[in-house]
Amino acid sequence: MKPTIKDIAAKTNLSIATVSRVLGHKQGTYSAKAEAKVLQAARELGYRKNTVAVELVKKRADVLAVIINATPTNFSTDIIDGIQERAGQLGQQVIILYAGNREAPLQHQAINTALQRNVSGILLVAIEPDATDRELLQAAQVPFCFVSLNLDDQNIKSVSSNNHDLAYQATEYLIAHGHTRIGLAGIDDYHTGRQRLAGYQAALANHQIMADPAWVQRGNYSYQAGQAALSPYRSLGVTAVLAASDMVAAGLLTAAQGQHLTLPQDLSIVSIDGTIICDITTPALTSVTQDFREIGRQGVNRVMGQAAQTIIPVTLTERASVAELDQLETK
Amino acid sequence: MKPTIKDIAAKTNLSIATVSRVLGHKQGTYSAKAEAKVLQAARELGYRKNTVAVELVKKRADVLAVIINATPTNFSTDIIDGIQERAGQLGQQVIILYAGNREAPLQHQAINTALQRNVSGILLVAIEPDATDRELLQAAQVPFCFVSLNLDDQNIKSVSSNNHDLAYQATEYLIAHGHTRIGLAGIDDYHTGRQRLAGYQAALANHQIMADPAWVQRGNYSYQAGQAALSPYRSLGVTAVLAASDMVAAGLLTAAQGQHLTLPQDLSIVSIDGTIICDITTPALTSVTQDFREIGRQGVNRVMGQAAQTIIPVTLTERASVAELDQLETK
DNA sequence: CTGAAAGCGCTAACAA
DNA sequence: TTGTTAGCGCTTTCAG
Repeated sequence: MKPTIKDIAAKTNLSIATVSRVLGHKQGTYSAKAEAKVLQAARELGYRKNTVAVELVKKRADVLAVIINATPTNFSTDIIDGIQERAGQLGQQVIILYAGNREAPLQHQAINTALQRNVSGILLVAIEPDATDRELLQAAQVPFCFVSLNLDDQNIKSVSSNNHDLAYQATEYLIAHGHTRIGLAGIDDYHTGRQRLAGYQAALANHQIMADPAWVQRGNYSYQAGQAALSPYRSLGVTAVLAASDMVAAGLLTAAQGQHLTLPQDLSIVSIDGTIICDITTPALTSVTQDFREIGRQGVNRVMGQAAQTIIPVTLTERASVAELDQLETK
Repeated sequence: MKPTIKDIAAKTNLSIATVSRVLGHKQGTYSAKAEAKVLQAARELGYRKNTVAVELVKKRADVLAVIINATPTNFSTDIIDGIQERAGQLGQQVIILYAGNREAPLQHQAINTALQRNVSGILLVAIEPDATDRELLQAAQVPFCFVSLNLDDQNIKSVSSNNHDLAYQATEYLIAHGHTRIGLAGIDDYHTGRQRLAGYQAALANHQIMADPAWVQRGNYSYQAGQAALSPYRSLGVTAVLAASDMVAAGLLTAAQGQHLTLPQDLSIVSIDGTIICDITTPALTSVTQDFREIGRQGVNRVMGQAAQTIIPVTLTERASVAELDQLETK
C-alpha cells in the first residue's frame, strides 16, 4: 500500500540500491539522470521514507529524547526552545517524553522508551532520578545529560545554574537591603533544594545571622507550596523570603495579600527563575533569573559530547518585591 | 554488543521463534519451562527489546504523536496530562513533537516526522494548519485530530471548547454586570479567533449594543498582546474587556496598573482559559474556564476512533476582576 | 509446544 | 555509475 523504494525502483527501472542512494543524497554515487527519474517517481507515488527501517539498519536514530515531567513550575518551554534550536543545528530530531508528576513508574517507562529506540542521546529535564533510573541509564550505551538539575557527581553530565550561588546571591541581596530574618520557601529535599539551601545558609553565615530552622519551609516548587509557606512565617517575624521558584513566590504573594499584608513593605520576596510570572504579579517579583534557553542549548552540546559539565550564569533582575528595611520597623 | 533474541536463543538452546513468543507474551504458545528459561536469560543478558525492529515488522507503532507549538499561552501541560492519561489506558505511548512558534517549516517537519514513523495517530494541539499541513495529513493513512482548535469542517476530527459559546457567555456575563462598552482583546485572525469574535458579537447584538470595531484588538493570545491592547481602549470609553487568553488578561491587567488604573473599578476583565494565572494576578481574574484535561482525554478517544467530533463544556469561574457597573459612573 | 524460514523497508559492502 | 546481495532484530506463517 504505502510505496517503498521497491516501487520506485520498478517504476524507474533502476535497482533499489540506486534509489536508496539518491534518496539518501549519497552525492557522487549516481547520475543526474537517475536522480531526476527517482525524484520524480517518488513525487508521483507520494513516497515517504520509512524512518523506522532506516533506523533499524543503521542501528542509530538521529533523535534526541527529552524526558520531562509536569513540574509545577513553568520554565520548561524555554529549555525546550533551547534544546530544539541546538538540536536542529546538529541535525537531530527531538522527541519529548513525558514522565508525569515525579511518578517513578512513568519515569522508568520514559527512559525505557528512549532506550528501546536507540536514540542518540537523552536529556532529562528537571528529573530527579531514582536508583532504577540511574541503573537503566548507566547500563545503556547512550549518552545522557541532566538538565536544570545537578547531581553533585562530576562524572554525570549535567547542565544547570549554580544553585548554591543562585541562592547565595539572592540572600545577599536581601541582606544588603537590610533584612536579617529571611525565609527560604518551597525547596524540595533533593539535589536542587539542598544546593539552594546550602547557598542560603552560607550567605546568612557570612553575615553572622543565626538562622532559625523554621525559616526554611519545604515544598515542591509549586504555587500551593508558596501559599502554605506564608502562615508559618508570620509568627516568626520573617521580613523577607527567598522563594524557590516563581510559582512559590506567586503563592506566597497571593497568600500574603489574602491576609491583607502590603507588599513589599510587610514582606519582601525574591524569586528564583525569572519567568514571565514575575511580571504578572503585583508587585512584580524581583528574581534571580536563570537562562533557561541557554541551559537547553548547552544540554544538547553536552549530550552530543561537545562541552564539559556546564554551569550557566544567572542574573539578578530587580523588580518591585523587595523593600529597603532601614527606614522600616521590623515587626 | 547489545543482546538480541538471538543471544537469548543461543543461551537457552531454544529457537528465536520461541524466544520471540515468550517475550511477546503470546500466551499458550510456549511452555512454562521455556518461559522461565527465556526470562532468566533475558535478565542475565540485560536484554531490552528493540522497538524499532518490532515496529518495522509489525508495520505499526503503538505511538501517538502529539504536535504542539510554543504557544504564548500556558495551557498545554494540562492537555498533555489528559492525553497521557487516556493514551496509557489504551496502551499507546506518547511522543511529543515540537513545532516552534507557528513556524510553517517546523510544523511540516513535525508532521513528517510523525508520519515517517507510522504512528497510530496524530494529535495537533492548538495548531493552525496551513495548506501543506492539511495535504500531508490527508494524504497519509493516519488518523489525526485537532485539539483545542476547531476547523469548522465537520469532516475533520477535532476536540475543543465551543469558542462561540465561550465568548458569548463571557460577554453576556459582562453585560449582566452593567457593561455596554466591551472590548475583545488578543484574538488571532484564524479559526479560534474568528469563532470567539462571532460569539462576542452575537452577545452584543443580542442586547442591541452597537459595537465599535475598534473594540476588537487582535493579537496572538500573548502577554504582550494584552499589554498592547490597553491604550487603544482608554480613549474608547471601554469599561470591560474580554481577554482572549489568561496571558492576554494578565498583560492587560499589568498595563492598566502601570497606568494607575484601579481594577476592576476602572476596567473589568474576563479572561478565557482559567489556568493558574487567574489566581496569581491582583485582582484575581474572572474567567471562562476550559477543561483542558478533558480536551486532552477526548482528543485521544477521537483519534483512536472512539468518539465523534467533540465539544467540551466550559464553566464560568467568578473571581475578582469584574465590577458591577450599576453604581459606578462610566468614565 | 517448537523450529525453520520468509520477510518488514532500507543501507552498505562488493561486484560488475 | 549501477546492480546484487546480505543483513538490521524482530514477528509470523507453516510444518513438525
